[in-house]
Parts: sequence; structure tokens; C-alpha cells
Amino acid sequence: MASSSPGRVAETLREEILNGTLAPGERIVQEDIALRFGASRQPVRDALRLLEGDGLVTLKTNSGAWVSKLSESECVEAYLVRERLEPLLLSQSIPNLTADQLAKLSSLVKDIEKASDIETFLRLDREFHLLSYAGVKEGMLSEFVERIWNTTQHYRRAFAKINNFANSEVTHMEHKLILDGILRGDSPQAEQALEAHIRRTRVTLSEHKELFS
Amino acid sequence: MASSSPGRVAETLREEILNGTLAPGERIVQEDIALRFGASRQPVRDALRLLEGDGLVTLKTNSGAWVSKLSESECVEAYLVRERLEPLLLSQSIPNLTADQLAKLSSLVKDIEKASDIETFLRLDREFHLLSYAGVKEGMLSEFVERIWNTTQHYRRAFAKINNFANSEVTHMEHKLILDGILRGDSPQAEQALEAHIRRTRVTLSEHKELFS
DNA sequence: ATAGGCCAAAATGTATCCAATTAGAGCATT
DNA sequence: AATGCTCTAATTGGATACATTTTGGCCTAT
Repeated sequence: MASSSPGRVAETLREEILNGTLAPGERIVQEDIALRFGASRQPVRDALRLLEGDGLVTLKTNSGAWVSKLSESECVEAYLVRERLEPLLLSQSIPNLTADQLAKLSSLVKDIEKASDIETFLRLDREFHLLSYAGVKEGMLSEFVERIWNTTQHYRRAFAKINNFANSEVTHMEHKLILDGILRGDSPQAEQALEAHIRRTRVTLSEHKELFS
Repeated sequence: MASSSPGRVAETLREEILNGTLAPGERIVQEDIALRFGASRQPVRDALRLLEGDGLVTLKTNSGAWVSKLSESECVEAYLVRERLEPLLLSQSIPNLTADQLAKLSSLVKDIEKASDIETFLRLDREFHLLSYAGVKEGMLSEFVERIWNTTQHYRRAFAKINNFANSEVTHMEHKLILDGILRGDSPQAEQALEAHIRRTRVTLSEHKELFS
């Protein structure tokens, strides 16, 4: 997949935005990217348009491209939307999860508890939640959810750094409750636990307005 | 706004997709569009990427562009998402609606009742719902909702034609309940009435699988 | 008659060049 | 010293030309 030039460029840039190499607000110059990939500016323009569609990049006509930034209210809005959408997505995913996926989810919850650095925690947490949605293939709902995860990734990292694993006990309990609902095929419990998990994160996050300056 | 070439092209194509001039599944040839607008293919490509981001157009590498099509399950999914997102958006909008907007909403409900042809009904119904969200400026939530309205527009039209104003009494009652909640600033009632409105539409729609062939 | 492959025409992807717009530094003015 | 202006360099937008890929018809072989 993504064997095309714009696809490869977009994928690489997406990676770099998600792992923090490119910070929100940072300028992206078309020609620099073109040189890096040994291509012309045309495929780069297409790639930037793709990323704009993902909400990761903001384009301004005749001016340039920047890594998207979220205000505090936009970030809170993202979590409000997550509270509504992810339980729905999870309930549709649960009946279609394979035994392998269920086993992997269980081991992920344990690995998250053992995580000793922030990057590992972020990676595993993301993997756990997105894998729990793997029962739903492709569609508008999963697209929306993935987009939210991508656009808020940077703020999750910043939040985790500030918080430095405070509340981690609560987080692990919530993960176990979600996992328990999934394993038993009890969608309502899983939905409710997930909603509570996201809501608590939102409330905690909104106590740290210093992340948005 | 949208003074750029890609912006103008995208806007026109969006219009034509929404009003049915371009039907789902129809092929879009870059050079044809370029000729129509007296531009080169480059801005057309940008415009198509914009529309892809809106979910209105589907691009396939090295192959071409088509007006997006929804399967029945994708359409049902769209309504499930609407059930979760639009009540949230409405509740955030209500406190910010101006007196002018409230008056316009009231008159729209009356006008919808008087609508004698399908195109008028569709246009007013869309205007009513989207205006009820006008208290929320720009953000991810309104973007998502607008995108859903756009991608499902064609199926609302097809559904209205088949149904030929059956259930219109119920629809009008639901609109009045929503309006009542909005006017009195009773967000919970408005939310609940809106959710019921969307859910009933979804259930009725899923009884007409012949729309998706 | 049908399935498969081949070939030509058409459409998309990419590169290069030129025009238009913007941004930022430096200077002049108040 | 601060503000506003101008001009230049840098960057993006658009057009043309060429390379690549796909598609669909036609022919051949089974």
C-alpha cells in the first residue's frame, strides 16, 4: 500500500509528526521535503494535501504549510467526540475480534503496566486502544477515530510528560475493566468503562491549560 | 474565501455532487474539468484531493477519480455516528444562537411543512439542521457533522423520492420538538429529540435496501 | 464460443519552467 | 525608540511537456 510517491512522502511525514520530530506550529517547506525524497515538488504538494485531509497539516494559500496546532478548547472537543465515538466503535468491534487479537490485548494491558518510559507507554497505549477497534475494518467511524488519535498524539505526549505517570494506577484499572468487558463479550460494560476512561482523561487534561500557550 | 483556483473548482464540483448533477460512482476526468474551468490539470488535482478529504470523491492511484459511493452498511454507520455526534454539537450550539437565528429556525420549521417538492424539502431540512449548529464556529466536531451530511446527501434525496413524503407528519413533529428545546434553551430535550429523530430515520432507511445496488 | 494475452489510445503521475504572492530585513520617518 | 514603508529574496501557485500506467478492444489459440 502507498507505493505512490505522494503516499510514501505523506506516510513518512505523518510518522515524523506523530513521533514528535516535527512539532505543532513548525513550518514545512515544499522544496526541502522534495530534496529529501529526491522527488519534485509536485508529489510533495499532493502529500501535503493528503495530510491536510488527515488534519495533521494546515495549508495557507500562497503562504505555506504548517504542522497543525490544537487550542485547549479544540483538544477538549476532541475528547468529547472520543467519548461518543469510541464506545460505539468498540461495541461494533468486539464481536469480530479474533482469539489472537484478544490474547494480544491481554498481554498489552500487562506490558503497559510494566512500561518504564513515556514513549513506550504512549506506543503501547495507542496499540491497545486501536487494536481493540480492529474488528471494524474500514469505514467513516474508524477513520474519524484514527484522525482524532493522530491530531491529539502530541498533546498526549506532552500531558504524559507533565503528569509523569501520576494516576497510572487508575489508568491500569480502567484498562483492565475495558479488557474484561471485551474478553467476556460484554459490550455494554466495555463501552461504559471506555467512556469513563476517556472522560477522566479529559477532565484531568483540562486542569493543565499550560500545555497550550 | 476560496479565491484560489483549487478552491473554486472544488466548490463547484461539491455543489454538483450535492445537487445530484454528478452521481455516485460517476467518473471524473481531470482534463475535462480543467477544460471547463480554463485551467491546467494541476489545480484540478488539488481540488480533487480537497474533495477526497471531504469524503465526496474517491481517488485511485494511476487510475482516476470517482464520486464516492456508500454501501448500505456504510450509510447505516453514518446515521449511527450522527446519533452520537449531532446531539453533542447541538447542545454546544444552543447557548450561542442569536435571536435572529432562533427566529429563522422557527420559520424554517413552518416552511418545511409547506414544502411541496422534494428538492425544496431537502434544502430546507438541511438548512434547519445546519443552522441549529451555527452556534459552534469551526472545529473538528462541526467538520465531521458537515462531512456526514455531504456524503449522505445523495441517499437522503433517493430516500425522499421513494418515500414520497410518507412519515412527513412524524418528521414535522420531531422538528417541532427539537425547535421547542432550542427555543427554551433546554439542551437535554433538544438533544434527546434530535437523537430520536435521527434514529427513526436510520431505522426507516434500513428498510429500503434497494437504494444500494 | 470463450478465455487469455497483446497492443494502442487515453488518462494519470512527474518534472521543469515561469509567474504571482508573501515574508522579512533594512531604512526612513515621526 | 517605535512604527510604517519599500524592496528584495524566498516560496508557493500554475502551465506545459514528457513518462508511466491503465484500460478496453481486438485478435489468437484452445
